[in-house]
Parts: sequence; C-alpha cells; structure tokens
Amino acid sequence: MSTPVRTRFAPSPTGYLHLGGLRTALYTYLYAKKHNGTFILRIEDTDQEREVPGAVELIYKSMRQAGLLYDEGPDVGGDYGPYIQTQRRDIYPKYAWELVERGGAYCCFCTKEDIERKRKEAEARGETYKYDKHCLHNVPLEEAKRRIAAGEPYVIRQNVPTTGKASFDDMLYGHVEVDCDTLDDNVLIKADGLPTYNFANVIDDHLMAITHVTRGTEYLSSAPKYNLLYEAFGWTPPVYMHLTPVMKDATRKLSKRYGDPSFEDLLAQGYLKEAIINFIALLGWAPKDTTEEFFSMDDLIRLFDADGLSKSPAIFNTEKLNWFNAEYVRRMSPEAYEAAARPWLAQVLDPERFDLSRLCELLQGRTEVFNQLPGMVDFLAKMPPLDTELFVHKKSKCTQEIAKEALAFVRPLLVAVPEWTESALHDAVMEAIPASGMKNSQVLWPLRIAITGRAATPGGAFEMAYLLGREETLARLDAAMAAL
RNA sequence: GCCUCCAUGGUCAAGCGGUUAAGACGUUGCCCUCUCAAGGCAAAAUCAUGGGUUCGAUUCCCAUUGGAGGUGCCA
Repeated sequence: MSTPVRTRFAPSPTGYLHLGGLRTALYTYLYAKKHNGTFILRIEDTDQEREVPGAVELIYKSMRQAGLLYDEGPDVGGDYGPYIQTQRRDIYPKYAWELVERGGAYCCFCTKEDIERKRKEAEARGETYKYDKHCLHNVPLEEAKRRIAAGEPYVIRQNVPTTGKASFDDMLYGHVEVDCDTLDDNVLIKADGLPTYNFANVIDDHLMAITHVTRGTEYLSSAPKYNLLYEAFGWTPPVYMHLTPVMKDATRKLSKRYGDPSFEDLLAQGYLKEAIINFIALLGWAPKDTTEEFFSMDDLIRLFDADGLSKSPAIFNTEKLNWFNAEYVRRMSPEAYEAAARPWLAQVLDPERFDLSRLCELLQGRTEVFNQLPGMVDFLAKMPPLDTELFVHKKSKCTQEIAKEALAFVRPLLVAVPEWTESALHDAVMEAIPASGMKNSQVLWPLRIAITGRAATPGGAFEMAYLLGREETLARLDAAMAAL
C-alpha cells in the first residue's frame, strides 16, 4: 500500500484567480482525485506588501465556482492547519534555526543597501551578482546570536555548496541538474521574521505531507535548490510536476494588465464554467485517446494523466473557447437556458412583452457567449433606422422594386391572418406566394428586413413577426412601405 | 550576460526509428435554407535550420536560431 496522494494548490492572494492559476489548480485537483487523494488549498501570503485585501475570499469563491472543491483549506479546516502561512509564522524560524545548527543555513546582517551596492558593483564589472557569503565567513554563530539578542535586524540565508551539483526529478521534464556555483544563497527568513517562498514551500509541503507538487515552471530552475533543503533536513522530497504558463500570444503571458480575462471575468461575460474548465483542461494537456469530447469534471478525473501534459507554453485561443461555450449552451435544458439568458435579454427589452420561451428557443442554438445576446435582439424592442439598401439581396434575387411589390402583396395577407401564430402566418403567406409569381425568398426576405431592419436575425420572417406581435409588425411594415 | 527548460499547420495537439504525419478550433468552397446560426460534404495548411547516428529520421545526439522561465528580504 503506497502512501496516500496529497496535492495542494498554493496561490498568493495578490488578486483574482487568473486562468493560468485556474489550470494549475485544475490539474492539481484532477491528479489528487484520480488517485483517490486529498486536495489542499494553502494561502501563501508571506509577502505582506503585495497582498490585496479581499483576494483570499475571491480565491475561495473562484475555486468553488470552478468546482475545485478542496478537502483541506483555510475555510474548511483539516488536520494539517493552519493553511494560511502568516498564521504559521512561528513554525518557520524553528526549522530555519535547525538548519543553521546543521550548517545548511546562516544568519546574515547585511542590509538591503549593502546587497544592492554589491549587486551594482558586480553588474558594473559585467558579472552576475551572487551573495559572497560574507556573514557566513565573518560572523561566528555565537556573535550572531548576541547581535540578534541585542535586537539587530537579520535574515537567515541558505548555505548552498560552492561545488558539486544540485538536482531533482520532474514527472514531465525528467532529471534537472544544475551546478551549485550558479546558485545564490537565498534568504529563507526575512528581516520581518516571515519566510520567503523558497523556504515556506519546503517546510509546509513537508509538514502537510504533500506527496505531489504541481506548480508553474517559474519554479523549475529553483527546484534543485529546494531539494538541497530537503536533503539538509533529511526529508524525502515530493514528486514534482511543473506546468507551463498560459500565453496570450507567442511571447506574452496572459495578464490582467493587457485586459486579458480572469476566470471571474469570463463568467461575467457569459461563459459557462463547464466550458471554461473543458477548454482550460485541453490547453496544454491531451487525453490518451485524443478524441475531444465534452468532458465533465468526472470525465476529466477519469481521463487525467500526467503523460498527456505538454512541455511548451500554450496560447489561449478565444475562438475555441467560444466554440466550446456554444456547444455547452446547446446542451443546456430550455429552462436553464432561459434562466441564464433572461438577464442579458432584459438589458435591452422587456421580457414580459415577448414570448420569452419562444425567443429563447430561437436563440439557444445561436448563442455563442451570452454577452452577445443584447446585440442580437435589441431590434425587437425598438426598430432600428431602416436602411433600404438592405432590401437588395442577390441570393434572394431581391431588389428594392421587388421589395416594394412584395410588401404590398404580403400586407393584406398578414392583416387577414385570423390568429397571430407562426404557423398561421406561415400558411397564409406560403399558400399565396405561388400565384404571385414571386419566389419565396423574394417575399420573405423583404418582409423580414422591413420588420427588423437587420440583415441577420435569430429566425426568419414568420418567427420575427410572431415575436413582434400583430400591431408592431404592421406598424413597422407600413413605415417600411412608406420609405420605399 | 549566465543558468534551466522548450520547439509538429494560424491555434490546441496525436506521434515516442519505417505513418498517405491523426483529431479539434479557425479559415475557404459547396449543399441545405426566407437571413443568421446549426448541420452535411469537401479543401488548403505543419515536422524551425544545419550537422551527425542509422539501411532509414518528425522521432536519437550536437550546434544554431527562436521562445519561455530563473537570476529578489516576489511568489
């Protein structure tokens, strides 16, 4: 019996959940669930300056909306808490000092200014800056302890060997190895007493018994250094899986700065969470059997396999997301569709004034993203200015002259319709057309244009006439005839 | 600059020494059709470059080029 799988998603509360983060969270979740493991949410808020108020709550909310339910986390509890790093602040120094005693770390009294000066000097010489271990060599531990007791500010740095190699193994990238002399002595405990990511991630992953770490490739090149820490403690490192970033284009990451959407934004624009998840899952990952179907979360859990992950960054493609969304929209029940569409429709028309369920029926198969709805139906509420050029349509063999004739022909038929239903309208007009010498399209195209003012509408002339109602249809028809 | 990693159509990707190099989105054309959408049928489009290894490279190795990440008392 192998040890139970425990994975974690560990965002820092610096804002909304961006799509790269959502994907990382998704894969982390899928991996855990695939192996009947535990999925944990941990908040990494050790950088007090970058913390954004309310961001933690936003993360909880987004995770739930996405369906990424964590088994342990700040707001759900668990046996390995607390799950917020600032609430664990007393834990880290203890381990850091253990490392100091073992020689894997040391106290450093150099100020930020000292470091900055040395960095500039190194750069001026055209060299790569690296901390020179000044305090390791010049400040004996006993002196360090005295100075600390006296209240002098200090940090604790990792003591990276100057020779040899450091390495780790990644599920995707395999064995990654670097020369130790290219590594810097990173700060583990900051002057404010809080740990840096470099230290906290190791301590917490160990203490929380994390078996598999899924995170972005921004940590790929520092992972060997983290393994040095595991070795110094005598701990077994977790299995790593590093994920590529989600790109806006070939060279830029998706970023809020360029107005790229977050998960919340997409939801607000009228994307369905299932569509977003399905799309995101396939961005940088392909199932064994690569036929792309419509995957539910349960499907994804069943199919997920780290082998299918890509090693190169994937570009976020809105076209495909839109297609996925349209497919999911079509799969909604009529009731669910109407509930989702109603607020968008209400932006431009009074839902009580129209046969909403019929309108929704027409709209459902034509809805790509819900935010497109207002622009698709606004003409129902108010007739747009009629451009008589619209009557000219080559495929329908229609000209303005024919349109004029057609409208004159069709008006009495509409007036005579006993009951204003689609089928009655349809039958009345279609039965009369053959004798008129005009083609169906020569009558129906102008009629639809006359009452909608739009070249493209979510339905034909009869559907539009029905929705508008007798009075409005005839009024619009008269106005169009007068304009021709 | 240095370190690590990556490289199949416009995009997401399958492929893991011998294939007519899958599939999806998008694009184009045709069909259907009172418009649009949907649907059906076609089509165009890919192994970054140069060296090796091999009977044979998209596949293995090296270099170049391009790209990503790192190089913070940020994560």
